[in-house]
Amino acid sequence: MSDTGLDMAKVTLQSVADEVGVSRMTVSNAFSRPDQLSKDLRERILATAERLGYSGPDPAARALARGRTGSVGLLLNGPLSEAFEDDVSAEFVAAVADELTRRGLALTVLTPPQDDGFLPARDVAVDGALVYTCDPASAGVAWLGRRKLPVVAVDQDLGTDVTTIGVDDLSGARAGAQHLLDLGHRRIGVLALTEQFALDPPNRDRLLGWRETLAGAGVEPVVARTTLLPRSAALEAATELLESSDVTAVLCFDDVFARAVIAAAAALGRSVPDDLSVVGYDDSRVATAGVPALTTVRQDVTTKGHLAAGALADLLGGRAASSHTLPTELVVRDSTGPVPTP
Amino acid sequence: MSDTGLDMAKVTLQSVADEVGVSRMTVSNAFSRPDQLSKDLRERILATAERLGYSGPDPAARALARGRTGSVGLLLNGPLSEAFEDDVSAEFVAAVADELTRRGLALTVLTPPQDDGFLPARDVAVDGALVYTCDPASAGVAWLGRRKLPVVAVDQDLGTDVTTIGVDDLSGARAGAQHLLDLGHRRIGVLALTEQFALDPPNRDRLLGWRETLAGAGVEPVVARTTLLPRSAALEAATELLESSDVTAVLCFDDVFARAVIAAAAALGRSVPDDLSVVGYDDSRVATAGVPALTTVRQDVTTKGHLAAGALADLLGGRAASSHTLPTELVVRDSTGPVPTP
DNA sequence: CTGAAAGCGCTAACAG
DNA sequence: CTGTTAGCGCTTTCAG
Repeated sequence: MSDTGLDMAKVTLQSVADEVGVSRMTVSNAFSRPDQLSKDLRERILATAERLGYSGPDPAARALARGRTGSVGLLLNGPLSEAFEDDVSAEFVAAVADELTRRGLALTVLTPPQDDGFLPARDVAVDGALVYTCDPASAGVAWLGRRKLPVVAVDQDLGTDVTTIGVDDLSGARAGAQHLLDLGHRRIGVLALTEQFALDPPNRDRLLGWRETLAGAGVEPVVARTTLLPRSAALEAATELLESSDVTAVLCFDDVFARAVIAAAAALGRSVPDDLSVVGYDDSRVATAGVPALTTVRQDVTTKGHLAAGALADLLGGRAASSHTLPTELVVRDSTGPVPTP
Repeated sequence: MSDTGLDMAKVTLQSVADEVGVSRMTVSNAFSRPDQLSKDLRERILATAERLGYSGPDPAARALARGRTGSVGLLLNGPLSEAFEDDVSAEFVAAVADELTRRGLALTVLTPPQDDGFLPARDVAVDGALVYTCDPASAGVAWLGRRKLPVVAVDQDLGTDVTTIGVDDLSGARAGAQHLLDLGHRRIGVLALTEQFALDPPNRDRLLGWRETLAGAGVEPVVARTTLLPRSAALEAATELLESSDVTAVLCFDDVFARAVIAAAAALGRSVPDDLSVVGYDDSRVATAGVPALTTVRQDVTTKGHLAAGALADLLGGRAASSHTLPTELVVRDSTGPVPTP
């Protein structure tokens, strides 16, 4: 509807240059380096471009010529549902995107390949990538390496030469476990992710932290494992844990699992924190959204996202980027209490 | 660590060709059109490429030569936090990304510009875009049009010539309102989005549907308005609504608002559904995650995402794409009941 | 099945 | 301030 006519021949920098009667380079400068030409000429060029329906330098061509695409990848492994439908991941992604935009970069989601020939981590043009919730041995990570793209790892161990943004889950987990010990609990269960995540830093470190601290008091936890999806899995695992053991407290991989434990307890006629204490992790929205409010270990996901995006942007800008380990903090609320006296 | 040596001169199709002793084109074919050369030669080429550390055709160069980047944009307006931290949006994005991957496309988030020169909708290389939760008059939408990119609108009115995937919110809202009327309610409140979203199809149609149906029974609703963020806003608005009126039921823009109304009611000593009936919208996770389970209007967000991504992929593939209006369904649970008898 | 020619649309670098 | 010279790395014809 808004075509100037039938000149559907693609409008390029050259067409505009010809029309104005200057060289292609001058038009390029008019768009990309305003200070390189007289204000007057620039306006004349811009006006002509507008009239011709030229929408600015073609991003793909510019990417090739400049060697930068202006967008960075976010490499994810599991199904996207896991990444986007989980509050914590979603908050992370939002923070990343926010910070990237601020730095003049867009975010491209590098999904795990689903069929034959298309492998995002290999085939999509990006300047660098954030590696999040990925199996470090995955094909995606390998491709990024082959492409020699700048990479920032988040909650991942990709090697000491890779800038890494992580969380001090070891301390966080220890604090949670110590809290239960302090309350007198000695029969303690933990609800972690399945063995498949044995090497995933968050799962690994939380488990390790719990175990270390409990071991210090001579306590061997009852370990139950489950998955993020389907959501019903956690409830089942929690029910099974409560039915098959006599734990008085449970340490959970995240707040969602903690809610599942509370729900399972309720279904079994046990109330939290009177009959059972439950500790979550993350201090996500669900921690305070329900009753009782969760005792949990807080991590600052938004800062994690900002730092990760910022580090990658620094790398792309040729600046140095340093790794960070963010602190955690135990937040005591209403889901934990003294060990029940029988 | 894995460099073959000091040959840091960039490895290109040409280097590989030279090394193998064939033309550049043959190497290109080895990667992009396996059936165009002998299996034997192909393997020799691939092996040499591997040895040289060649990671396949450069995506940016390929994008320019082919005229396709292999990634599509998702244009969002508000802060990303709104898009990613809301269950419904997150589910939509996950569904979109899943379907796109299946079709051999990646997803690039086109965020609203935050500063000076960088305008994702104008500057990022994509083959097409999905327009979601955007002001139709926004600069982003205009740029996509200028670039003549194929576009699919989701829950938006971008004109009849734009493929649109939407939801029959009018019917959904009517069903919710009728449900309350059937239960005998006559003093009814509605909690919608602020005037800023007056033209946003979901907000507009839900409001319209409620009004129409209530008007049919001579009921004029008490209208309260609030925003998605900060989350506390809805609670305040709900409290205000309940305190300043004597409604016996509230129709809400979404399930999150419904939960806020229930929380506000509880704080005022009113229980749901005995003293107050509440109808949500979306049938999202929070609808069934809390107590009482919400009576709500269900929409299939995942299908919406699949359809939108599929339609855009079709457009990019030169196929026709048709618009769809997805149905809604009233789901009656425990947050609504007969009008209380004083 | 393989190769040569001709760009895709733009931008660095430097010359005028 | 403006224009020239060279590509960025790949793919599309179309010949051989």
